[in-house]
Amino acid sequence: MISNQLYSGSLKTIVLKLLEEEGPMHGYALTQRVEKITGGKIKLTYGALYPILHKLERENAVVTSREVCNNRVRIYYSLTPEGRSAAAEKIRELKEFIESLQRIAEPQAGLDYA
Amino acid sequence: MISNQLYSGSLKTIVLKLLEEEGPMHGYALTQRVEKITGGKIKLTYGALYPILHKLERENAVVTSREVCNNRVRIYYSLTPEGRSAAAEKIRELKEFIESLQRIAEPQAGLDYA
DNA sequence: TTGTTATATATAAGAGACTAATATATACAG
DNA sequence: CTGTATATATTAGTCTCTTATATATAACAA
Repeated sequence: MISNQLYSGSLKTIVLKLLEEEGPMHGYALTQRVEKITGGKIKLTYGALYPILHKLERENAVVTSREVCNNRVRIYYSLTPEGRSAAAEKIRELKEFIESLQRIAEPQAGLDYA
Repeated sequence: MISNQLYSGSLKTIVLKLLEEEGPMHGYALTQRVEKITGGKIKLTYGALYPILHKLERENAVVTSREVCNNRVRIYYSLTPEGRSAAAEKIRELKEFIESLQRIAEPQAGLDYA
């Protein structure tokens, strides 16, 4: 629904926010969660997700744990303390970003920042 | 201030919105306007801007006109009717995007989209 | 008159992130 | 026994932007 170009840069932040908000999650659940929260407007594909998760792992922002559920292996990703800091910073940035976009999208009459 | 990765995909939309909102503008003015509106949080650099403007021109979304002001040449970019349609669509998309980001950034208690 | 800042446009190499396609495998319903 | 949902993962290629660079005028200060 929303052009992927517009949201692609925010996917890493979205992943961090979900892990911070909802605790340890596995990849498939992350994609489903984004789908539900945004009503399908933002799609977190596996090709985007796994490189993000693997990079977060290399950066020590998340750790993984394998769990078997219904005979299927699930890999849960959990934030580390460093990951929690990174998430907080990214979320702060995200909120600033939203504010900036709102200023551009819905300029107030008489407020021209001149 | 905001990581460029986060906003880079929205620069084209921002350019279209400014041209739609403020009429014909030249490149330098576009960069200054973004700087002022966002308080310096989003930077529209020339390396990003000119490829965007040239692409919009190839797509017949904008036309250019050269004008001399203070002995300096300025190249003004104006939306064509096609450009106006494209701008409207991109702005609609931008608003949806903002809404989606807000849902992620500030989830309402009790509202889990399950 | 020399240096600096602001104004003004533009390109190019390279980096980085993502998309689309593909591969694999289990569970369960009809 | 076929299709759908669940579940993880990689890769080639694309696209956009960043960083660096080039050019040139105007205004102002020292």
